Amino acid sequence: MRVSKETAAANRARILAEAARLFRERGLSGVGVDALGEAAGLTHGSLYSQFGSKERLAAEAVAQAISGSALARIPEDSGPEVLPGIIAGYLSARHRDAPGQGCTFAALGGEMPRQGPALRQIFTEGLRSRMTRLAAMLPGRRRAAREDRALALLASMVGALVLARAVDDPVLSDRLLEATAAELRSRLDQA
Amino acid sequence: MRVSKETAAANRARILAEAARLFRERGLSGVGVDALGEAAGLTHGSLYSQFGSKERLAAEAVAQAISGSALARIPEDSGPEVLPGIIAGYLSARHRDAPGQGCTFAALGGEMPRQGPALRQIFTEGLRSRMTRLAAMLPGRRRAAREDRALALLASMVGALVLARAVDDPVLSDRLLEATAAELRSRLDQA
DNA sequence: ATTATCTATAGATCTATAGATAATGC
DNA sequence: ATTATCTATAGATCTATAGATAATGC
Repeated sequence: MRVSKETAAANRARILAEAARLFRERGLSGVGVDALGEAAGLTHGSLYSQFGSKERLAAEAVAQAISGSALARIPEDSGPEVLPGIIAGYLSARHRDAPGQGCTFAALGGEMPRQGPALRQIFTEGLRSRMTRLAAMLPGRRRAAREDRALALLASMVGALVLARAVDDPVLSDRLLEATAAELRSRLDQA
Repeated sequence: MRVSKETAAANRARILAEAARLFRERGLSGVGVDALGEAAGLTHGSLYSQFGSKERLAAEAVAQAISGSALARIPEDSGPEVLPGIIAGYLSARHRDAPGQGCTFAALGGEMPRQGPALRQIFTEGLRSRMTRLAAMLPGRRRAAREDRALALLASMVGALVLARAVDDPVLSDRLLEATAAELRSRLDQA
């Protein structure tokens, strides 16, 4: 049965929102079209009329996950004073325990080498855009050097989050977050 | 048809070696028992008589992958002089391009939150053992502080490798490795 | 007339098991 | 007699598509 344009658009938005969450929680290969449809209150058939394939749906959902997460919502003209807060928020137990709302690079980075070109490009451009944003907040005259430090910062944060989620021992998990945060804070103080 | 004890043991070893490589290359959920059997030159049925389940096979294969990789093969009594070489090797294009022989933490960390207790424990203890080994090479009087720096070092290396493999742009990928290596070298120099 | 959604199903693939086979090892 | 391996198959699950349905929107 057909629905109104408005309802169809709302369904599409709901599918994407649920997919952005589910993919981050269970991985791209860990969520089937059935689960995606059900989460949006539809049958899987309707996903195909909206998106054509699981891969195209995933590309849009990942784009939305990247642009909607906390790192992307930092105001463009922020200065270095926001960096300690960014690091603390990223390396928090709250972020570790809510992958469905959190960083896409940490949640899906491990699966990216085996994804199609569209998805990998979205991931890559998302990461580049975060690098640029963070580089603008770092001190230093040369842009390339600031970008390099932004990449190293991103790598530290993503690695700590991935490992903190991976390990079974909550004490070690907390320690991974705290030790990395301490290390990053001391880097900031030196600069 | 039955085979000799020696052949059966060799088959088992070959299954584990192939599994340790395939899981790192394609992920735990990306390799079926069929592919695992075929890689070892057997049918998938024989995996079940050797290991009982895919999960038990995976647990042994991951244990082998962790204990057989380069980070584990560093002599126990190494001093701080080997650290620059460890960092350079880990963050090399060669390591990035050979996930099947490389770091298990980077290759499988993202899937660990969704694995069973046996597998997660093997992963966790492997990481803890690398932490201890690296901490022994770092300067400083307090052991806890050395371990914390070892965890931050591992997080940086794992995150850089995951992202370098994930992105589509070889220039950005190289830059992730090099910028992180430079950052880690400068940390070592200060200490 | 168009189209978003549903139903039913195809075809592939995945983990696992039962039973047969055939050679080992006691 | 034991057992490592193979064959065949069960039962789930996965992506995708064809065709029907029913309401929208021209």
